[in-house]
Amino acid sequence: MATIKDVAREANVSVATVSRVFNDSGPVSEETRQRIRDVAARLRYSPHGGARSLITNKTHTIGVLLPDLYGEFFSEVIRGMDQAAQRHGYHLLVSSSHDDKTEIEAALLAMRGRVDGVIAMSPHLDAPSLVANVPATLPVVLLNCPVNGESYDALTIENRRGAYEMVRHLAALGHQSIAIIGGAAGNYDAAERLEGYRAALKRLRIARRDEWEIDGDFTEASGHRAIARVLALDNRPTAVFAANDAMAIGALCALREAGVRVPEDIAVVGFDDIPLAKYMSPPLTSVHVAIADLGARGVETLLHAIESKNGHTPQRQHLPTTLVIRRSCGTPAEGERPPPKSASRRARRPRIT
Amino acid sequence: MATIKDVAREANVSVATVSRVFNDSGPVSEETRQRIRDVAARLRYSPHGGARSLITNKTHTIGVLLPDLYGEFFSEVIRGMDQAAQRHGYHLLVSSSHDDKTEIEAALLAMRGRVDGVIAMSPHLDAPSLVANVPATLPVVLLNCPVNGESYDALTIENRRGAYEMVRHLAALGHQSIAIIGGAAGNYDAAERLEGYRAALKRLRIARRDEWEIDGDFTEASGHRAIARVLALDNRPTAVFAANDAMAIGALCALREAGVRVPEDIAVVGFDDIPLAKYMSPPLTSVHVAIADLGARGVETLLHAIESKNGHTPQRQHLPTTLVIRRSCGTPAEGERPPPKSASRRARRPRIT
DNA sequence: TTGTAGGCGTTATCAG
DNA sequence: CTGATAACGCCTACAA
Repeated sequence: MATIKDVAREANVSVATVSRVFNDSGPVSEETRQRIRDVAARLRYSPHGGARSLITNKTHTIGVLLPDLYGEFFSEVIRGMDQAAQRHGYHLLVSSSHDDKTEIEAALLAMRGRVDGVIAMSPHLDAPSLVANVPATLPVVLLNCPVNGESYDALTIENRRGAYEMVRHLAALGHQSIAIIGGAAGNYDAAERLEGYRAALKRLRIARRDEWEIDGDFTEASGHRAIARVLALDNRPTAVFAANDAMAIGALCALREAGVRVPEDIAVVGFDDIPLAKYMSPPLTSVHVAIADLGARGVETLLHAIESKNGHTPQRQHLPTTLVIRRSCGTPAEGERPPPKSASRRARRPRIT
Repeated sequence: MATIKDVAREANVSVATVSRVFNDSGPVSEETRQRIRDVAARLRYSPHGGARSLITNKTHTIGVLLPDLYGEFFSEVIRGMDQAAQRHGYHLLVSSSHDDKTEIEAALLAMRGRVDGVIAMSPHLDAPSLVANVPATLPVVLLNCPVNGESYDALTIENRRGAYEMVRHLAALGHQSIAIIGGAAGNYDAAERLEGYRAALKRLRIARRDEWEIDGDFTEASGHRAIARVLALDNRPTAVFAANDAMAIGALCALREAGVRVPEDIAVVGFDDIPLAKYMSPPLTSVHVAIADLGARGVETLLHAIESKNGHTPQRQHLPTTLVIRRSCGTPAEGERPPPKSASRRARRPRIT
């Protein structure tokens, strides 16, 4: 590959001048500028990003660490991040499918010198292990991570409140026996949603039963399996709350196979409100989460931290959730039909605490 | 951040020795090795990837250029890439949502010096524009791109054959009026699937009608809209072939709302066989594509090209598709039920032409 | 077994 | 306006 030196030699100037042309830094006579551009084009020269960032100390890249995510949640969060990054001239160095802690720490180390900041999403990632593995100067934003008063920027979804309100809605519809299909063990979101469920039951004085808390792992298949367990129960619940939409969809499928009608015989609701939810049969009632927005806002927050190196006080942002009532919960949803384009995607400003 | 010099000074050795320790290159006495490790740990030193790659001329990163992809297709292809990359100690520099040519060319340039190779997926990316923008020495793999005898590695899906066989299956079931909901205009996969559809009609001597070729854009919403058009037709088709599953799902929803039964009144089939397809109501017949495999194989191919810099002869690989018959096409699918885990995901070896 | 010195491709700081 | 030259952080002969 042609380097800046080749261009300089070929154009009879110094490398400094070539550099100035490519960075619009400092004055260059129009004549030489043109000559340099020509030579560069002829030699197919383009600046070497790595070398450049070595001296500028800016990579214009942000590292993204993700767990093994499922389906549309994954694509939405990445899409949000990428678009926000692109808007600001940044790139994404992605490393996903990290399910254990050492893996993610290794990835974190490998990013040293390649990124200007990191945005990490991991239920297993606690502040102490971050502190131990991340250069103190590297800005970090935590997504959906358990944070406890540590000094990192953190974004979380209002899982607990979302679950709480969903249960309240079901109760308002008359349901007194509500089962939950939980998310992956050890998953932060899953734990919070479960807590919200339990809190609501307690508050509303609805019976809680161990056999109504069924394990899942956020996949459709696990939702499908969970229904087998539900149907085998003596005291069958009248409503099933899946901790995400994928499991709710698996559940819908299993119930249909079993000849159980939704919502007449049993209500089913989900969490996340993925784009597909409204196309289900029946359309799925869910807790809406602005997933792409979560990613975008994560990036924005990180960039803010990067730009204001000096004294940036870490923030904790909670993205609000909203109930989206469709037919699967039994509420007659008048006028509810798949809109041509998601109108409900519009972001509300998050509460910042 | 601590540099190699800091460590060297603190440990009373030269930078060369520290380097040897961190690269297992050359002999170092056990004693000093330990001392260096200790100091490095204390100083939280980790090698600066950028600087390292400047001299080794290896970034251990591969650039990924993607168009604006939808839903599960996106997440699956990235997952496949990431896992393959990780297996080989590589990272992914992702840049997505590129819908026009200049955008993608800019992204390509920006990757200069940051990646060891590029894997690009774009209907708009033709070989000439690649040649003009990519340093000749940078290995490139094209995914689902129109290639015509150029000298790049290329991977494509057997879109035409997949569509052809789907139509043949529908015909075998007795359908003589088959509509298609096409993919995004200008999209390569979409065009190929349409061709396969037309070729099959011709071959099977089934009537083709302009009003049976309805525009879509690969989104659920467009599939939903398309059905409105279908239902308004005088001569309503008995089967609808959506060019991807998302549109098929939108179509299923619209038909249900209209009170049209699937498959009794009209058959619906899709393309891609996304994980959700089997959970639809009715379970969706589709053309299975090993999406994650496409990504993984793309990475493997690229790494192969990278490793064998000298004389690597570009290959053209076609990933085969398979018909997955479920209930939405009207075939009584005995024994078909959502398996706990996708058995059909196993990859078949692609034909290499 | 260890150290010295040159260089990877750029940008930044000075002089001219 | 332009040109030397010193960094940036690291690796790698070559020498000791």
